[in-house]
Parts: sequence; C-alpha cells; structure tokens
Amino acid sequence: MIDFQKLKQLYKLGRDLSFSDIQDLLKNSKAVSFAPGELLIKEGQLRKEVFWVRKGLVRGFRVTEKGEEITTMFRWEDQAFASPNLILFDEPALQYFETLEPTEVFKIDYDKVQTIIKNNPKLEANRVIILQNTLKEALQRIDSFLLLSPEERYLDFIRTNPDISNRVPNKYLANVLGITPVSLSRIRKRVASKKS
Amino acid sequence: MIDFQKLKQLYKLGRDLSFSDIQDLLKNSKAVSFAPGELLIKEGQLRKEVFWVRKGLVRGFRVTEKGEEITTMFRWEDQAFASPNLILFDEPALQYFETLEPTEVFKIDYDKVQTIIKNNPKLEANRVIILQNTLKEALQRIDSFLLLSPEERYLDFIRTNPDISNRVPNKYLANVLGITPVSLSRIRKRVASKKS
DNA sequence: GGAATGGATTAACAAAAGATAATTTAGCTA
DNA sequence: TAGCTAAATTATCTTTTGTTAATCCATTCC
Repeated sequence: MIDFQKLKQLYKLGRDLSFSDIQDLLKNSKAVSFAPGELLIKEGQLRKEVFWVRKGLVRGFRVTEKGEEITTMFRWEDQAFASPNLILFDEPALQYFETLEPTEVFKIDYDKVQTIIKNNPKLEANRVIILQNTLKEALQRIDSFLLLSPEERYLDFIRTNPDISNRVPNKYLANVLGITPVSLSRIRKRVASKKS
Repeated sequence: MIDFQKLKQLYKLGRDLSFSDIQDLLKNSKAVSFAPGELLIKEGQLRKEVFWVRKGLVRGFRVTEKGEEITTMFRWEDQAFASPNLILFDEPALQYFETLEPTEVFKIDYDKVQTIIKNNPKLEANRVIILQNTLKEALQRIDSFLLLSPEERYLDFIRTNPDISNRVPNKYLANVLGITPVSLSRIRKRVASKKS
C-alpha cells in the first residue's frame, strides 16, 4: 500500500518532513485511478477531499449562469488540489474538477488531515508554507492580468509551462488566460508569424 | 500608548483573541501618521514591516520597465498590508505603497511578529486564518478576470466597495480593474447612459 | 481673481477581442 | 479505410479597448 514511489513524491509537499511526519497522512490516503473525463469534484459538493496528482492532468472549471464552462486552472504531477471554497470556508464547492488524461491520485479526507496536523507542529508549519505558496501563485496570476496583455500572458504561460501547454486543449488554455478560444488562435498565429 | 480605540480595532484582525494574546503585538507596534503622497513601502526594500490602517487610504503600485505606475490594490480602514514578496518569501519588495489620504497606521516589525506568534498557538491559528482570507480574496479576484468583462468588473467593484470607489482617483481604479483610465471613463459613460 | 496643475473626459484612429458561423484538421471509431 | 466527431482555425462583422492628443474641469496656490 505504501510504496517508495508514493513516499518520495509526497515528500515534495513540504519542507523538513521526515517519514514519521507523513506516516499518518499516508495511512489515511488512498490511491485512486481515473479515466479521462471523470469528475473528481463536483459543484455543490460538501465532502471535503484533498487530491494529490501522482500522474496525469486535471482541469478545474466553473459553469456560468449561461451554462458555459470556464476552465480556471490545471493541476498535474506532484500538485495538490481541492475545492478552495470548500476547504478554506466550509462552503459548497464552486467548481468541478475533471481529468483530462488517465490520472492517478492520492485522495485524503480533509478532516483527517486537520486532526493529524493538529498533533504535529511540523505539519502545521507545513500547512502555512503550502498556503503561502498557493497565495504567491495567486498573486502572481493577478499581476499577470494587471501587467500583461493577453498575448504576453500566453507567451508567459508556454514559457513557464512548456510541457503542460502541449497537453491541454487550447480552448481550455484560452479560458485560463482570460480570453476566448478564437482569440487565442489568432494570438498563436500572430506569434508564429513574428518568429519568422 | 495603548489606547482603547487601538485595542478595539486590532481585535478585528482575527478570531478568538483575548487582550493577553495581542498584548505583545501591541507593545511592539507603533502608531505613525502620514500625509497624502508619502511612501510607506518602497520597491527593493528589505526591511519587513506590517502595517495596519487605522484611518486613511493607501495604494500599492508597481513600476513597469517602461516606467509607468500600475496600481495593484487599495488598503483602507481596518486592513493590514505588507509587501507580499518580502513577507512571504524574503525577497525584495516588488511594489510601492503610497498614501492617498492623510493616513494613520500601526506599524510592526515582522520578525517580532514571528517571534510572538511562535509562542502563542492562538496567534498561530490566527495567522492561518489571515492567510486563508487573503487567499480567498486573491482567488475571487482571479475569478473576476476569468468570468467578468471589464464593465462587469467595474460594476462589481463599486457594488462591493461603494465607499472606496468614491475615494480613489479613477486612473488608479482603472489599473486595479486591469484596464486603462480612458477605457474606464468610457465604461462609466456607457453605464450611466444605460441607467436612464 | 487668475494662473497653474493634474485628473477626467472626449475625440480620432488603430489594434485587438468578442460573437457567430463556416471550413479545415485531426483523432477516433465502426 | 471511410465516416464521424470535436477541436482548431479562418472569415466576417461588431464591439471594445489601447493609444495619443486635445479639451474640459476642479483644485490649489500665489
């Protein structure tokens, strides 16, 4: 159940963690596999689960009042995700999470995480670090909307995530960049012509 | 030095805090007044300070390579602020913070905050709460860029912050919304004509 | 009061983005 | 392989935004 591969990857979650620190977390986590197109989290959901991607790719998306899906983020290898609204504020999930590839995750109940953290100051410190890193990413993303044009945001994304930009459909990437798929297509054409 | 007014306001910083919990923070904080246009934090700065606005209004802004200022946020009564980059990651401040009104703040050295928090689990829990709330705000703001048009973002801002939108110059507000001042002016005109 | 200053608005034009639909491309399936 | 499906691109048109500069307006400062 607890294989070395799993252990090695979970270490990346934080700093200064020894095996004993994450042993309880490991015991309460469960390895699950999904086919592409499966929903891991649903809007309105109240069951609090944290996922950690061992292999594969997931997109988070919201559904507008008009019924259209807007992809908000991607999560892939060695990244954790959960419904922010649910985990942080005990409110029903606002978005769906769907696999885009065959995906293997570790799943753990958040209440169990809470209990385990409560008894381990090192994990508590780690929670702060994870929160800080998530916040940093969010603030950088906000800055990208304030400081960059859509074209610059696109170039920044493929520079920062060269692998991922080839694994996701452009229509989803467009949403993440805050533009329409048609507009992204034009930007790509523009960029390609500039290169030559 | 420690007046009741100050105490009352600092309580709002978190949950379940008693006087003894914040006594050390109070002792190490300093009340400072600024005229409009003064810089509280400067780009490149390494001195870690946390500010808490008792009265007044502050804007955070970044300077692009082209030398133009882009306002990223406002902070006003009962809100705390600091350089995210500096506080969270020990890197030089990326932005300036400047008063827009006569402003009274409490200022405290972040390293002192760290030490004090380390010896008080309730404050530690509170730090997590503050981080979570900051994260929530950031995520909501990202959503506003993904789900709303500039016009909708403007309407949302004045609905959510009716007081503040009247206290800040529109050119700064435009930056915060991710558009140009000229464009905001046109949006305002459009909105006004729709109403009638 | 008059001049100076800076913010807001307007104007004029170019560039980009949104919307919708048609066409092409690519991947999948029977 | 042929046919189906969905994504990507392209086309067309409309709307919005960016850019730059001019004008208007309000505040402040002699």
